[in-house]
Amino acid sequence: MTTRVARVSTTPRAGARARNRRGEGGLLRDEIVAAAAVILAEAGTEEAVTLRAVARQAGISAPSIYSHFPHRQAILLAVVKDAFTDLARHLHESLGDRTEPTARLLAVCDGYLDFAASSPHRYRVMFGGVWNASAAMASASVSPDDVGELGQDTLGLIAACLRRCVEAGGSTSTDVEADAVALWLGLHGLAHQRTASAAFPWPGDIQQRIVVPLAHLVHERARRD
Amino acid sequence: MTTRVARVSTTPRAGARARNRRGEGGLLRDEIVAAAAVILAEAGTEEAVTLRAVARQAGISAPSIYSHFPHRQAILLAVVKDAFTDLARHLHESLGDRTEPTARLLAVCDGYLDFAASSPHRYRVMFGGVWNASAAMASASVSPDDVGELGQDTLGLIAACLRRCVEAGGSTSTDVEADAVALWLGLHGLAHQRTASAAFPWPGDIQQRIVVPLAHLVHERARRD
DNA sequence: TGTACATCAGTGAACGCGCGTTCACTGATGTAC
DNA sequence: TGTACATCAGTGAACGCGCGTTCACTGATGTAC
Repeated sequence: MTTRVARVSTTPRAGARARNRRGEGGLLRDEIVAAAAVILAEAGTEEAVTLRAVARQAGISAPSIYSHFPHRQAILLAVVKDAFTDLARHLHESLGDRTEPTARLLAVCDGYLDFAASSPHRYRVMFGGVWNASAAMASASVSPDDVGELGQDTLGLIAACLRRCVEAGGSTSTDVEADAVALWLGLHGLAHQRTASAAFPWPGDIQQRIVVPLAHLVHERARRD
Repeated sequence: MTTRVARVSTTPRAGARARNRRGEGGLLRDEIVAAAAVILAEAGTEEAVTLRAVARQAGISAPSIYSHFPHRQAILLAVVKDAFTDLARHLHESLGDRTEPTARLLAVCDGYLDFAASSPHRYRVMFGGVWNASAAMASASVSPDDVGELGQDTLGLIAACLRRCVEAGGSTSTDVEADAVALWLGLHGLAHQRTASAAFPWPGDIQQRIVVPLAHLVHERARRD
């Protein structure tokens, strides 16, 4: 008996996809990344995102991918980049039209944990070292540096929210930049570990127990507008 | 051109290993786990720990592994279990003969981060969801539950240290169990993310910035005996 | 003390598989004249 | 307006590879008599 998955047809599903029009070949790129994201979400491991599996999911032949990505790793890197963009957007949406500084900070933290919980496999890959592993290889489409920058966006947003708290007297932090890093790491620890062991009996207030001290919030029972 | 690694001889290195004596076949089990740990440390990814690679590293033939492990995943699970045991030992050693409660807590935190930094790849795999992925499969040698329990040991040690701090007035925590979880998650966030981006400009005092608030320590500049 | 034999610790060859990648190609579509 | 042609968006078949796993085996070693 083998652990391998049962053989699946290697050809695209019949009629799954109509060829793009001339000049619109680039559209396939997005479909490839989307297909990779689907596989990642369903299978849950980076290994499952093989070039051939992506092609099957996208309804194209495997070699077609090479028009858009130089190698397999580049697809994963693109997925991660997309994910960071999604995260930034999600965090901004989480803010809504809130204006009260502490409520804004808490909303961003909520949004962060929410993002990780709603697509746990993707979250793991974002911080799984993909861009480290492929740091040596030059990728035409997405460079590892791009990803690093995108992570900075999130950190910057947390720092900005924290700064407003300090200015409004909602936080006693004396070094916003450094405390933002600490807060982010706390959020990351919770988000990451929760994706691994959902069954663990997490204290019900674990989120506040991490956010409030790390952000040096003054009012533990902050208003949420 | 292929990304595959250059072909390596599939047979063990000549004379690399003498057969165990009768009745001592079990010794090979430990050698297999040790070989897997070496590959993990050197290659840095879980995928690199293939059954055949482990056999090569251990100087044995691939089928020999089946006398000791029912399948590939079981080897990885054994590596993770070993790693948790190592972690627990390392933390106890970090305590040394310290008696001052705050110093003990800080020493355990130091030890934790130290452990992760000294074998980053192994640390990643410990919390990488191996035992989730294989939760469904029954393994004769190591069950996923065993691993979960081992993680509890570490958490328990942190909680015990924190409790002594509270009793001695070194911490203002009012819920030691929950705050121990929060502290551990903070440590995990830092440890995990540091293994991924060593290049990131971490604030120099990031460790204290996480530990002190999460443990609700009273004296930020605690004595270290 | 000698010897037949069971047991144990492995080995070597083979299997079918899915993988990443290359190559020569095809057929639709827009464009120049 | 019609047609030859270049370009583009892909395809299909093939490659060599390392993988996990199975199977029948081998040779050393301890044990019973």
